[in-house]
Amino acid sequence: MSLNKVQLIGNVGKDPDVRYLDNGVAVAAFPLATTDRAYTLANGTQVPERTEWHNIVLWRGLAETAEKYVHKGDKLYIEGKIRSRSYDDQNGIKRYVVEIFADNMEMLTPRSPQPATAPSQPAAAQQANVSAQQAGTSDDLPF
Amino acid sequence: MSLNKVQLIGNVGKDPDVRYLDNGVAVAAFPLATTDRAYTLANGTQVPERTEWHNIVLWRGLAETAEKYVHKGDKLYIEGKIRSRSYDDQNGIKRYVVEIFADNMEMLTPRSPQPATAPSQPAAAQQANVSAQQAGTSDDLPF
Amino acid sequence: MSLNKVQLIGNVGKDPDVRYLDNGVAVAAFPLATTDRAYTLANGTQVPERTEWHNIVLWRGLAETAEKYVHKGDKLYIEGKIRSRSYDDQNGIKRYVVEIFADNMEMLTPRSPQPATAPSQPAAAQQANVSAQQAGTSDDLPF
Amino acid sequence: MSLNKVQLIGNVGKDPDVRYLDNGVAVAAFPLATTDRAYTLANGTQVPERTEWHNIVLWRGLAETAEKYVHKGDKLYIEGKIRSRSYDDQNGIKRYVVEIFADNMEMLTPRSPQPATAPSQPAAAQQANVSAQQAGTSDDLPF
DNA sequence: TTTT
DNA sequence: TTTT
Repeated sequence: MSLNKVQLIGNVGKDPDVRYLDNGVAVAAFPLATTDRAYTLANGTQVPERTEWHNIVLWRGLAETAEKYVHKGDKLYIEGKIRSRSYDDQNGIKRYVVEIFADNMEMLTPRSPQPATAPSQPAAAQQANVSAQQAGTSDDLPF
Repeated sequence: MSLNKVQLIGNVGKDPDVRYLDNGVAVAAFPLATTDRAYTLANGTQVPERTEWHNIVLWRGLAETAEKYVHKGDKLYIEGKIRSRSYDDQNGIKRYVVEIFADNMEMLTPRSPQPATAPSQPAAAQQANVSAQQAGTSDDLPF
Repeated sequence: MSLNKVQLIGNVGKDPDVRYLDNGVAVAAFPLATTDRAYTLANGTQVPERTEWHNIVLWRGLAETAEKYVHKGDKLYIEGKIRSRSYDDQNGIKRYVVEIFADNMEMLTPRSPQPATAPSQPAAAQQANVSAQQAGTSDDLPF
Repeated sequence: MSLNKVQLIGNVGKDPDVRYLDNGVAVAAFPLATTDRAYTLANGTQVPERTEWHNIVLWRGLAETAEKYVHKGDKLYIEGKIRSRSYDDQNGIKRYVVEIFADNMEMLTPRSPQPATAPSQPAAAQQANVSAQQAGTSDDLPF
């Protein structure tokens, strides 16, 4: 009898920070920005554009996907739930943080071929490499 | 190119706190609880039930509706956006709060006739009072 | 790179129709009504209340839950996807039907004690029966 | 006490068909495709990729925006409600159609500078044109 | 065919 | 601080 659902489309603020728990479970975290457009109220007041930063947290397979394919600047669709957490900061002050635990992610930035690591390769070979890379990863791609 | 949407179904923790700005705009605030059920992980770990509290903020007509019809314990559907805000607490420490600015609300607790204020009234008169009250308010009910 | 999501809160039009496939998989179907309130356009036009009927389809565990707990008149939250399907009717005319394949369901009608099957039982015994019944089923309740 | 909400991210199948009612209200319609990825069931059954086509309908400002900026192949976020409608086809057979009445749209395909109309212009002038064009339209852009 |  |  309860629903806690968040849906975001926004841009990744930093490359994901991924770590692995002792049991091998992956956890990824990164900020995502959503921006409200500027608009004008009925009384003429100008409300400026405003950016909200969300703390995205992903687990397991989604975290591994983020590690491989999500980069700063990418546009993402994120679906998940709101979760707040408290901790004591370095001064012993209790701090609260609100995070979005994602259970679905769609990558909205078309993936483009990445530059090959060896920049001296001829263009044709680079292209071939990229294709092989894409073919090789397509099997374990969850989306 | 952006989406910031939250949808909650939960229970109201306290009667709404409503105030009116100098320009007459109403603002209502109240906590809403969503509860994840307990479950058992594949490895046998028991994850207990967990309640998340959301700071709901409503403006204008929705705030006035909340003032009239929303009460502690009610079940609500809330749709809105995540918005964070910082302020300095009484010790000058910067604090962050995350709020849900609602732009849609549906009341999921069936409204039942309320007890008349004068408990010594005969039952028939109470019933009549209640009907009048409902008829009288139905016109400005936005949902 | 795709999203197909539907969220409904509405009332069940008929008791679920549940059948079991040869492989034992349960499938439940029932209509769900959502109703838009009447409203008045800026130019004064009255737009009357309007009810939309949705064909809900559930599979496996959700279907079994529906079989046990969902009844005509109940209020439900349904989350799922839109899926269209064509078939030839009895006159050989191709017909299309749009269904909502649900992957999440929340029951918004508080479950009340059901009348005991033997109506001649004294009230106290009925109450006891009901409690036992609730305790007995709570273990396999997926929500 | 009702919710009828659809959210789609998909690709536009055809340029929008836009018409204007006698009262000047714009209505736009176009198909949008969402695609479920192929996957394998626990029992090994392969479920192939599947595309669902949605009939999107937009009104007023959104329709005018679609007329200007939405093209075949674009990726869109669409939010709206499900609405079914019946009509008699040319053979007098009653047909049903399900449409998505959109009340929010976000364009997910980055708008790129369009080719200048005079292809013989030097590149620098073309670039200047494009900038002017973007500056000129930014004021009436609702997103 | 539901509900308010 | 809610509810099941």
